[in-house]
Amino acid sequence: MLKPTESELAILQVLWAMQAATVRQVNEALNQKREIGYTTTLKLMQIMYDKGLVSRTDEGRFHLYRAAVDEASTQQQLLGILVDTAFQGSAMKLVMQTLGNHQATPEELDAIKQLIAQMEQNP
Amino acid sequence: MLKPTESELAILQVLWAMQAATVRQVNEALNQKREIGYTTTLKLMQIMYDKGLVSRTDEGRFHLYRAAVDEASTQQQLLGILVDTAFQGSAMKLVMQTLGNHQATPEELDAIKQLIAQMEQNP
DNA sequence: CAACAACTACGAAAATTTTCGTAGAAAATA
DNA sequence: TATTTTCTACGAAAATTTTCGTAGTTGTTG
Repeated sequence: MLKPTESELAILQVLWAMQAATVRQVNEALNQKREIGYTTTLKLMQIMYDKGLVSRTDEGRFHLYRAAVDEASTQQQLLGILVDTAFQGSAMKLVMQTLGNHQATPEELDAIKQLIAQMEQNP
Repeated sequence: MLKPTESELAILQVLWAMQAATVRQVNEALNQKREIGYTTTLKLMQIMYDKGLVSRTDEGRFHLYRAAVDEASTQQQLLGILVDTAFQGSAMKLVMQTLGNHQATPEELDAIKQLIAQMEQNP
């Protein structure tokens, strides 16, 4: 599976959040963060379509796009790359760093504890 | 602080592991993974020097390079970006994903539990 | 001391990614 | 129906990153 570029990832995020969206909707979402021309977004989404990162249906006048790669596996892919390129292969170093540097609610900590308990059960 | 490119990150990793190194040493380390010309590495390290990502001392005939940005803060920076661009801002989602997808030794799990216990004490 | 090897500096080509202008078709509106 | 708006397609410019060749310097070696 091909690694999405930064802009492609930004578009995927919009699609993951919205299920399906037109180029205009995606462009508007991207413009919340930073100004970007309509045809720029269009072109990117066409490229992503060619690469198979998104699918689309022809709704008469316009195209309706959906993410063709799923969120969890893309996250996993990017995590793997980051672990390799910045954490010398140690996923646990990454986990420790993240826990140390971000605020977590008690609920989140509980969820993690539960996950760890599960992992200790299944070897 | 400027985000290092992928190649720059690869060089930083070598420097973090070796403390100090010449261009040749870095190039040899990079060549373990993938063939890359000597002057390519040299040029990259010169660019990194201009950007302030590495420092160097003149050892007469050659230069001795060191990382000028530290490993932990670079990791934190990259994690922050990944959390933003792929985990919709939720660091804990990232932690859960990672825990779920990577094998962890009992010792590592203990370390994490300890860290969580600490976090629960200090609010 | 002449040939060779090991460096640095640097320009510029190549590759990749991002950006947008223009053209043309189809629908909405005046 | 003429005009304007809204869309897609697409080429190509611009920006960024990666790659390497060439030149020049200074040691090393036969």
